[in-house]
Amino acid sequence: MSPKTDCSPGAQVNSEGEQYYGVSDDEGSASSLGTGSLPSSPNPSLARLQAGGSPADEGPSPECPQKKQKARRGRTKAKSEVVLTKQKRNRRMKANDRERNRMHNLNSALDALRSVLPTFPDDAKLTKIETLRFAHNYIWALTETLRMADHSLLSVGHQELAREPFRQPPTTACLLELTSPGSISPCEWDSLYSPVSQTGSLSPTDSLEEGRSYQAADAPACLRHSPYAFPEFV
DNA sequence: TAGGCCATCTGGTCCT
DNA sequence: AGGACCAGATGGCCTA
Repeated sequence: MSPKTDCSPGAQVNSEGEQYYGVSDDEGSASSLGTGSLPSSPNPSLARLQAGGSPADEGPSPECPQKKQKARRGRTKAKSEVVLTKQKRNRRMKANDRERNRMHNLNSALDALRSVLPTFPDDAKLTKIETLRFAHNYIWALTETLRMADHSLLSVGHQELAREPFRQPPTTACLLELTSPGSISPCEWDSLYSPVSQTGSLSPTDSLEEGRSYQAADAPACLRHSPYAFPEFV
């Protein structure tokens, strides 16, 4: 989506190509590889491929017959360099593909996370950072709610029930109900959404150090025994 | 138009 | 050696 110009890092690839082109013809190849006039491709990698062209296709310039001997020697040297550069470019393209897939997977996971977070219908899609912060605060709120529920059960005298750990993980619907806006003050609920809620009253802050201060011992039993529990709760 | 968000490329580093 | 992960750079798109 973002066609690179020749000032971008992508130009380095081209310049690498220019180097081994230069074995037989330094200046001519340099001018023949300009990327400015190339049509932009919707796929940057494709655009770069087009811009880089195929070095082996062009071959040495025959414009100077007096340098045939030199050129031949250069060609043999250039051939190995062509192979090396081709391998290099191939590795780079594969790495780019892997990186693209990796980021797509990351985005998919982020979408999955968004899908389990409660949002109001008219809410715009949470940004990545908002999603992470909201999830962090939301989890904290759920945990706190369950802890309070546990505590209230104990205090009411249902020790029998409270001693029994949940056999089933808490369903999302259950947790949503427990933490519905009705059960949390509007101010606190808002802070769940707020990207700047690390300083809010509900969240223990976004700082990892302070976040980790909420240890397994503080977690409600249902989370400690849930397969969905955090690693630190297991 | 500036700023935020995002996708992609790239080179470096670490791990297997 | 090759893959995973990461951070920086870059450019496009969108919105206030």
